[in-house]
Amino acid sequence: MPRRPRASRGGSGGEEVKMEDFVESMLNLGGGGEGEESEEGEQLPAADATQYKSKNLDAERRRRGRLNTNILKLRAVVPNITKMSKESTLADAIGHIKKLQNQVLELQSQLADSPGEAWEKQGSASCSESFAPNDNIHYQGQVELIPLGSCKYNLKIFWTKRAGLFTKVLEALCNYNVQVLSLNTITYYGYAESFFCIEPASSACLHLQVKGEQDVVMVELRDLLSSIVEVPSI
Amino acid sequence: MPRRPRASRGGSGGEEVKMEDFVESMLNLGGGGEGEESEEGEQLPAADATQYKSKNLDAERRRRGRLNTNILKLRAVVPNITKMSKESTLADAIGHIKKLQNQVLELQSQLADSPGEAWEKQGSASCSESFAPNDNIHYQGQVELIPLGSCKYNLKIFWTKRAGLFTKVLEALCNYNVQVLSLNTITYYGYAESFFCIEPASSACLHLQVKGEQDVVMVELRDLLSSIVEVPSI
DNA sequence: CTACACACGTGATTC
DNA sequence: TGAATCACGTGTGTA
Repeated sequence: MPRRPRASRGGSGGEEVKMEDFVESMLNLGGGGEGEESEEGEQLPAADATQYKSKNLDAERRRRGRLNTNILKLRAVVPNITKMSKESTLADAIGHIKKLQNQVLELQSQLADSPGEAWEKQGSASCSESFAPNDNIHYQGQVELIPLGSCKYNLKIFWTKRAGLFTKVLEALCNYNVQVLSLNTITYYGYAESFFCIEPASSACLHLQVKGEQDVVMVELRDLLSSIVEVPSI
Repeated sequence: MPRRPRASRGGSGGEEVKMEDFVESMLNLGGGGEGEESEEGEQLPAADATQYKSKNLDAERRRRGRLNTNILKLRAVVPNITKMSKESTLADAIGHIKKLQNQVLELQSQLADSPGEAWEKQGSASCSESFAPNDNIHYQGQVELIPLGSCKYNLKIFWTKRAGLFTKVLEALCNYNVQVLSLNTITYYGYAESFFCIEPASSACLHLQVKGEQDVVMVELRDLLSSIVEVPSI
């Protein structure tokens, strides 16, 4: 059975007979059959001999279909398509992604330029200030989250160094779609203290109509970080 | 990891017999020939049939190489790669493009929403422009990667601070499955210097039989980081 | 007619 | 094992 093409390409068509043609041509040169339309089938019962399906024939067909669908969808989201070809589609997508990233960076720098100096002062200030431990310090995993005005937070984490722990913190931040604006870390024997200046990503802000919702998300993030860095009780 | 050697003339060997196997299998199932080693060749004289190179063999090879290169480059510019596969690479690229476009729209609306602040942005933008003295910018993005014995590396990055840049570095490290053992960062006006001590994850080591492969991966990571932190021309 | 781009089926490899 | 991915060589259509 000629598997119907996934999404019949506009214009090409006739993909479903290619397979038979291919097999037929191979059979022609193999069995010595020269009648190219005479598939009466001394060896073509059209039931099992012609359709020896390799184990992953339809799987491969589906895989190709998915790939082509994805290329098609990729071509749909990229505005400037120079040539109607897979290779140039990918190239255009790469260029478009780079352009978009530069645009985002430029817009972010334009938008967060004056707060940039703010967090810079904040960061250095909190750094020097936290160097002086005040009175009662519990030297277990500690997380502090301090709002910094508009949409930024100061995140301070004190932990005992363990393998993979910092990675888990980074993954948690990545999962919550927060941008790390700055990070100062001091590591010394067995302990580490990190000062993040973080900002929830704009994509996350899209989902939150109410600004107050942002806070509960950050509280949730803080609790998650606390559970990550807290000393396991064995 | 699965970097196939491009011109596998001597390594694999057995590329040139695939054709015969393929034809043979077709003949077997087609002509009913069951002797799989009977290439007596009523039309396969085995002298030119084995070396019958299709006219567009190397052209197709080059095309596939370009396509794979483009997919690789696409995978390089997309931060969140879920699976190391072509299909998911394309899917992630699509998602990333959509996210970037939404982000651009959001940032543009934010920028256009507050005209009063836009004035400030404009002023501070020019301020930051003069803030960065571009007379002797030799202090652009620099990445050093120093092996530390067994399986650790010292990674030193010097950069000019830009919004979201540190996040991209973290994402790159995350994508390469390296553990961050320690991180010390110094930030000062407009510049930052970070000292990572990183270690490739064990899961990545499993895929690499040869230890020498690890180095090329790290060199690749270093180049990626260089391209991330380097000052964009223009 | 040459060159290029595609789809196809298959073997190999990986998990 | 079996499912999934990939590279490969080839036939075919189009510019």
